[in-house]
Amino acid sequence: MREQNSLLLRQVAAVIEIDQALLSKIERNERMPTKDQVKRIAKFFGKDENELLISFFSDKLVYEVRDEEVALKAMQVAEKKINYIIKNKNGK
Amino acid sequence: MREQNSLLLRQVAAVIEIDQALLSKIERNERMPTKDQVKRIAKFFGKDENELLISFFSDKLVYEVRDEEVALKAMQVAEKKINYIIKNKNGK
DNA sequence: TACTTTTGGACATTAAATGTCAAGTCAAAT
DNA sequence: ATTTGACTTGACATTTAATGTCCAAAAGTA
Repeated sequence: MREQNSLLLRQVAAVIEIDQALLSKIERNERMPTKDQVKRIAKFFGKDENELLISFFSDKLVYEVRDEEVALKAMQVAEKKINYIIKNKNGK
Repeated sequence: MREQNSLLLRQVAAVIEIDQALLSKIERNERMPTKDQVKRIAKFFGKDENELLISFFSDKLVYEVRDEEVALKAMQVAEKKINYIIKNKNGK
């Protein structure tokens, strides 16, 4: 997104208030951004916040079970659990 | 599982090599065990290791996105990513 | 009551992630 | 060839979060 807008690391980093070295690493997936940083990035580029957050959190989830044999099954079970939680969120 | 076998915290904790206060908390979901502890627990009770690991990791995944609006969508996207990773694991 | 088991909470320890800085690489420009 | 600007790399510092420990309080039981 930054390159598409012909912006410099320095420029984006300044506005988003991230060290430019860190931003560089985030761009190349060497570091994970924080949730707040993701929000600021979304805002800065006029992107939908939720869209980026989904991308962000899904990356974190994948990272959590990277190189685990049971990764996929765990993910499927987790999804069911989330569904269950959402279902019972209201009525106590 | 411990109570079904009429065992005391002390007894299980000793074999598994966990502080019994910690084990108590793990039982009541106040603390997360480590992966190794899960393995030892499975072994101790003669349970299938993968089964417990799946339960363990799915809990961790859920925990990661607890009280996030986008939790479910993130989980679904994560699952797709895992599928993609598994698919391309061999070739290249 | 006396004894045992379990739990609660404060604190210590460890581990992992984020943040920072300075030096390094590379390409373009002159 | 040297300088300049953009980006990257790596070591290190800082922060954050989770795990582990200890001991006292609570709850249960004879």
